[in-house]
Amino acid sequence: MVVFAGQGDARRSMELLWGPRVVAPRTGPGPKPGLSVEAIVAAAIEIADADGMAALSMRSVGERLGRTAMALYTYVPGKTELVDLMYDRTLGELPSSFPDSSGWRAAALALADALWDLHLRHPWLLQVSPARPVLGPGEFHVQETLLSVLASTGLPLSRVRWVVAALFNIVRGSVQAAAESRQAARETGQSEEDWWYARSALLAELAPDLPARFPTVARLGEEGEYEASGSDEPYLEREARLSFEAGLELLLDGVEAAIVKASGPR
Amino acid sequence: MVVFAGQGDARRSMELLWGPRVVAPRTGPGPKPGLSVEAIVAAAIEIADADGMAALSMRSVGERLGRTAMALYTYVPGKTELVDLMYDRTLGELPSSFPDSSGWRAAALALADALWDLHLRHPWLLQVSPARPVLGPGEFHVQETLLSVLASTGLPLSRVRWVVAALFNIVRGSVQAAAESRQAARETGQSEEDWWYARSALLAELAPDLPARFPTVARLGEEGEYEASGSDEPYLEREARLSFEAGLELLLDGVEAAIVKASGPR
DNA sequence: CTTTGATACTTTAGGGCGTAAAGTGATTCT
DNA sequence: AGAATCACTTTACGCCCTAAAGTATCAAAG
Repeated sequence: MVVFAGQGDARRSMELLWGPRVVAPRTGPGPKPGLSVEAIVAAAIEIADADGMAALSMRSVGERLGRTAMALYTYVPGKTELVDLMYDRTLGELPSSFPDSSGWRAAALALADALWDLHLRHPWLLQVSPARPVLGPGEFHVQETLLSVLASTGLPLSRVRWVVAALFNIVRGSVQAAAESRQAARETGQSEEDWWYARSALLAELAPDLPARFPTVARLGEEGEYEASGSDEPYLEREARLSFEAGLELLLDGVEAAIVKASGPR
Repeated sequence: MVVFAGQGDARRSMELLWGPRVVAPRTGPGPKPGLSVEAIVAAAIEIADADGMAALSMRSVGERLGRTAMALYTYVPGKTELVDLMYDRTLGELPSSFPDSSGWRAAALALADALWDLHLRHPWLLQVSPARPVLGPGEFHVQETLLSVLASTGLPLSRVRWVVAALFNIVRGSVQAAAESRQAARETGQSEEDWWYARSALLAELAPDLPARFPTVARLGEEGEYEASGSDEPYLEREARLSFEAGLELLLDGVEAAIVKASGPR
């Protein structure tokens, strides 16, 4: 049986996304509400931040607020909508001011950095894959910030939009590796180094022909980047950060080339 | 209670990933196995391809093979490992030959295109977020292919690695939009255009101050890119493809700049 | 001052899920 | 013939989301 998302549902969730966040206390009969949509969303975000998306259930959110799971349904149509709200509210946290007084490149780097931070603070953002855009104020806020910062490159907006998409993808992709490594360490209790060590041993044992089958990968491994990090930071996390910085530089070099090409032949 | 992933579990899943795919028929007492790991993985992939990751359960896989859910546990330790196998086997489908006779750029584009196709054929790949790399032959195969194709830029491998990561992220990010839009259309039965139309109306009603709050986004919307596509292809999907191509060009321009910079001051 | 009706919240229940534990029956070796 | 082995099923438990019905609290109406 196919379930059609009724238009009423769509309206309800858009109202939740765009409606006033502080609702005037009800007048009329019946008990006063003890919760609010915002309180529920905040509790849900706390749970996801602390224990990951897997720990987020209607029960766990209700419990944190001293209610049953079903109490939440007074405020929110269902879990899907709750997650949409979490997602959009969190995106709204992105700072909006990235002055380009030091040039567009510095501003873009600062913005990318803020995006990175946001995702590391709320790693579950990456596990939320809204099948279609949520179209909430937070999502618009992020798009607006990205577009306006990169508009200062002077490129036409129709091209800036692709720069924005690429930058966003590079940030999300690289921060995902960092976030997931961190989460895995917390969930399994096994440090990343221990895991890596155990796996390498297994790999060498079960796939001894690895260097022959994957020569380039092997060559990369041999170049001994692994032990190079003397810091406490886990390997995969450092790796992810480096990938973020390097990927960004490449992309911005590409943007620079586009600017030159556009203004060059005057 | 914290569950430590025992080393035995790790060994078992690595054996499944790297072991022989056609097992010799057992000798000794007891009934002959009617299934195989590969048959189970193939069935699971078919389900995920057709109905998405949400439809994948031990029960559904068992049913497709004419067994109960529990029968699968004879072959596979659990659902996690099954998904890891699905993921790695599917990555192994990526073609490995991308001749650079027309230059590294053409090869890189062809490779990116193959990656795009692979992900569109198996959109659930993007929902599988292995908390840590699976380290199976398929994953190595993809890395090897990416690295060797981009090694033909002449850049040192330590830099090629970052190009690979960025390219991978751009492909995955943009194909995700396309895949999810497609899946949403199939699941809800609502075409993307209908959805978009309904949402725009709601948005205009519930957030009339949108152009003032998000001027750059609004400006982009006004430029009327929306109606431009006269084709049958849904808007979001076309958009995703354009984002893929444009992002790739930007990145490769950046790579070109890096090559020039490296070889320029001779 | 009581009745009515709206409404926040709880209880119960039903159908999913992954998987542990125990049971069944076919097969092969002793 | 008996024992051992092993593919597979049955049953059961605890989690999930949420529909439906019940309960308690309040404001306004009579």
